[in-house]
Amino acid sequence: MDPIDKQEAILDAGYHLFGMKGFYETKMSEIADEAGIAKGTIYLYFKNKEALFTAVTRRDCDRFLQSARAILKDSSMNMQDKLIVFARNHLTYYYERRQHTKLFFMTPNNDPELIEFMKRFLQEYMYIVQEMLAEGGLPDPELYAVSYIGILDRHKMDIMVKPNFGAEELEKRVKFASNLFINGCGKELASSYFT
Amino acid sequence: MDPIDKQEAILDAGYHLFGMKGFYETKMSEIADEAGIAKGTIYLYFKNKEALFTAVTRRDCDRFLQSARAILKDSSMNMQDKLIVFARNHLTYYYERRQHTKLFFMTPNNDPELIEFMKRFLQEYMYIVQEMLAEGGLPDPELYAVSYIGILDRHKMDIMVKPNFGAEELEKRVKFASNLFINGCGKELASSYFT
Amino acid sequence: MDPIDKQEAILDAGYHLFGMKGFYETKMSEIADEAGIAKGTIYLYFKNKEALFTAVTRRDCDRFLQSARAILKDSSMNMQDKLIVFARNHLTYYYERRQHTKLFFMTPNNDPELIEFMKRFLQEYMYIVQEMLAEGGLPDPELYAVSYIGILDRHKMDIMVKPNFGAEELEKRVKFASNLFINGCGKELASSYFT
Amino acid sequence: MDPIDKQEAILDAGYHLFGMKGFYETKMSEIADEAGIAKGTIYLYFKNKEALFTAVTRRDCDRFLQSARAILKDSSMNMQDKLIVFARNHLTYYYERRQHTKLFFMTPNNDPELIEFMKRFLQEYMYIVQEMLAEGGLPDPELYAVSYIGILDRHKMDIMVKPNFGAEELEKRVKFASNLFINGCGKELASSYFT
DNA sequence: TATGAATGAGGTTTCATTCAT
DNA sequence: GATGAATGAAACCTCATTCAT
Repeated sequence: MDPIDKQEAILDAGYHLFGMKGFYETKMSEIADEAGIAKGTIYLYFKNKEALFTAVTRRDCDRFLQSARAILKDSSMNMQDKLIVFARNHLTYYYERRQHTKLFFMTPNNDPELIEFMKRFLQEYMYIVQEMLAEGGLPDPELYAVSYIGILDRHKMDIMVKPNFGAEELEKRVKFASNLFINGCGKELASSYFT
Repeated sequence: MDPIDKQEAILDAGYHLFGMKGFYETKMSEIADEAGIAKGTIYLYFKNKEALFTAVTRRDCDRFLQSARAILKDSSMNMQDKLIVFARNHLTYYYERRQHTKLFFMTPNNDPELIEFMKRFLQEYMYIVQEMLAEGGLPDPELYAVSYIGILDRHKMDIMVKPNFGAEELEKRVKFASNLFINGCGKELASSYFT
Repeated sequence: MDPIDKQEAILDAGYHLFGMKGFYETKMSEIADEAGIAKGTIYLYFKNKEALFTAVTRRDCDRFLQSARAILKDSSMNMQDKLIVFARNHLTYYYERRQHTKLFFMTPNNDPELIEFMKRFLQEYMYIVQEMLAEGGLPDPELYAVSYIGILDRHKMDIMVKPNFGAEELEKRVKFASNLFINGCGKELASSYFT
Repeated sequence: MDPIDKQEAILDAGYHLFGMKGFYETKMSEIADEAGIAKGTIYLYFKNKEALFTAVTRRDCDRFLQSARAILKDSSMNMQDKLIVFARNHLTYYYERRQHTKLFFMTPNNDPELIEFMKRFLQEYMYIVQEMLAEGGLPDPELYAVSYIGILDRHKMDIMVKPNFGAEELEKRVKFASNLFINGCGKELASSYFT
């Protein structure tokens, strides 16, 4: 097997197993088995278990960032459309990974490199939204960006937790989130206030 | 020592260490040391490590829920005030626990009892917001509730990650979050759009 | 409760549990529970777990020896009858205890006092048979005694192992064992040899 | 070291230590030390302590059964000779193992696989004697077989308990046991009765 | 480069025993 | 005498990592 392919096989297996069972409950031997190689071989490609986990996470997060950047750069959309597409991308990404939730929650506890990476990733993702919003001239774009991601992330939770969360529900949430972000709930609230 | 006190001492030590280092990186012997008792004594109060973690989590979450419920029931405030007080309560809670973030992220991976509890906790917390909003007659109060919690939770992340996040910054976020939730960012966006 | 009664209650519980599950698989706390007393109380009556086991064994073995001695001393029987009654006593004793076999097999491994006691018990029991046989003027009565006990003990194994070993089967073995001991199997063998 | 050799080394060490001190008083680390390997290595060859004990027992019992079967199949001997050779084999076997008595008495209490194996072993051994006797046309060969084994087993006890039991004493017992089994003690008894 | 047998540190849990009340 | 909460030694077993082949 090509060394690149072998590395990919290990990352694939790591993604699958870490994602299903979490870092601590996944054994290196299981990853080797699933990748179809010997245990020792993993150590030719990754320094240790933490490094493998970080690599798995990095690969996944990088893809995620790229998909988000593509939206930002697309000049054919106006702000509102971008927000919708961005939301759809965000939720779809996790929707497709809903069987691998442990990758985001059950991570090694004390690996500085991973912590550093995750910090940068969150920031990077936030920058993308921030820039998108800054184009619209929003003051405090950082706080807005953080908030929008927060809304989406919480709907993501429902995807991961609710067993029969489907594609239509996802689309409903996309519309809901972007609409709330732009218009707030004040009008609905106000109208009912006075009846 | 009173048995109740001893149980509390164990929970305190567990809260501190699990919160600092996460479930897997915390040893029962460390908890015993910090609680000032013998290792075996923990097992008189908790069946095993998972049960202790669950108890620690439960105690903390229950307090959190109570504080949130108190806001809901306070009839002296209007909706907007409630949203602000709720946001302040949420962020302050995590602000005070910013040294113990691992309690929320680094949990045991496969304990069904804990998973069940966390699910119920998240739902319970969502219900509180939902009811608060339902009083205002919002349609789809669940989606609004989820979204508001999402906004707050993401700002919470900044509290946990940014080393010099202070009390004023917290208050700023409180105002920002509640305002965004009610009014959206559309007006700011619109006004700048046309300049 | 009378101290004597309490001691008996502990011995009874020990006999039951050690006999059912063996020395190592029986917990002192279980014995205390079954005896209806506190764990610590056992140590007022017995130095430690081994001593309790030894006491349980001793009590049981002493009763056994007494029943055997009674047969020896009974002058109303001839040798053959004594052998039969002795065999019946032996098998009946274990038959009644067939739920408590672990008392004889699963004993503590390295307690010198128990080892010494068991040695003496076996010898004592052997002496009784030896004397019985010596009255009949047998040469080498020790070897005969050992052999007779051996026959009975192996039939005892069947009692303990075979789930539906009943009273009639027991009586059959009694007759069989004593008859074999006196007459051997040579005649049966011989007769068939020549047919 | 060859894997087979390593497995044998573990079995040898297990045989020695289990036999000297019994199952519960033997530590896995001691077995590893004696086998000259690391603790964890044992678990590559045996699932757990019980499985190792069972394997040790099985190996020993199998050899024993083979030696007994060889006698049964030897057509050059008549019945009486076979009984003598069988007795010698039985006692010699335990004579050679007189330092390892705990293997037969101090076994794990609740391992179903071991219990099942021992049951089958006892039965198998009994069958061999039974067939041997059945060739002579004895009725009830099972009871006779059980009895003969019982006689031998009790003499075995003396081997294990008496420190200066030697080879001549063993041979004396062999002759004694086979003779008693064939002829009984009735004649000696009778003759002395009337003198 | 690839292997997988071997390692051994390390953690959870049990339970006989103690001793303050 | 009686209690039972507390102790802490001790042992099994796991699994990330190494290294001879």
